[in-house]
Amino acid sequence: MSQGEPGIELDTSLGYMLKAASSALHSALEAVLSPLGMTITHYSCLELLAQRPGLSNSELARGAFVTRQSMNVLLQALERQGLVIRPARAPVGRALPTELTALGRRQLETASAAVRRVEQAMLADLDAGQQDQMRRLLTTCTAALTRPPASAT
Amino acid sequence: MSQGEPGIELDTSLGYMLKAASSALHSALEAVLSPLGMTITHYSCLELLAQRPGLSNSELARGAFVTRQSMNVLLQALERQGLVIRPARAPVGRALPTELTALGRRQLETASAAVRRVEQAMLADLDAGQQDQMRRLLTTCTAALTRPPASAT
DNA sequence: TGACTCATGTCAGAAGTCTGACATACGGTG
DNA sequence: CACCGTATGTCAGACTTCTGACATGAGTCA
Repeated sequence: MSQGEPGIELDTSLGYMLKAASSALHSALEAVLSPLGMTITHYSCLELLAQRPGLSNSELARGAFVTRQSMNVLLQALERQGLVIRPARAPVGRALPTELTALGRRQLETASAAVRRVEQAMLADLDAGQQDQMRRLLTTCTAALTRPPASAT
Repeated sequence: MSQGEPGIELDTSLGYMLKAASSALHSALEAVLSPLGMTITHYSCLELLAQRPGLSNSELARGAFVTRQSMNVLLQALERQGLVIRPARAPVGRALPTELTALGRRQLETASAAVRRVEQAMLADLDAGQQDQMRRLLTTCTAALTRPPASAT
């Protein structure tokens, strides 16, 4: 492999390592949530609503990193199951503020505990300082990627 | 929100921030790859083959973080398009060693340059030391998540 | 040798998410 | 006021990936 310039060194590529970590987290979450009959997006939606009651479909979608169309499908299912409620008419604009029901809150409790355990397992080998460092690094990367591509002028 | 213990503080949850960063990377990659007519998994497969020629379907799947069934679907398409080749019969066992064709290598070149630019943009605000720190942190997290759940004995 | 275990390749069906499209509601500007 | 751009909710169809299942080949061990 002493070629001129391989596209990206997989073993040291931070993009690849970020994907690897995220994938591992995804699998671990799926492993604990699927026995509860929930998907990760399903859980994310409930958790978002618990912390920020009244979020709209579009806001939930952004918070769970899916399109608003996908979130809409999910919300309709959650509504049918009685886990969330939305007003029939928008109080202002078109946004429908969503709320957790008691049943939704109860289902979230179990899931949230499981997710917390996964996160703690992930961070088991990092002290508080390292965790803080990681927060800063991830924030910086996310910001850099979100930032407009810097036109070539 | 002065409840006892909300499931997870979204703004400081490393799990959530990891997902956010990964999602931002995913979007940025999609933005540069889709004009080239490639998906991220499509690119990942080609990149893996460039660096590790002869990988089997299952090995590619693990490297691209998808199931071997998904990778199989993709490989058949790539084979039809003449980007990769696989022997008709396995030289040993069942594993079919896959190779990049000249066409595949050429397509990869363009994509790889674009991906490299995205990764550099992501890391624009981090010096070498911080990037190294980030590698260590991500590796530690991935290892902790992959590690067996530590039975409760 | 025969039985068992494990990894692999592949097919089929199901589930989740995405893109495209349309209608509605708010805000700014002529 | 009328127009336009933006944001939202929603429906429909397509795509990607997943889970489930089966058969093949290699290695281990009695």
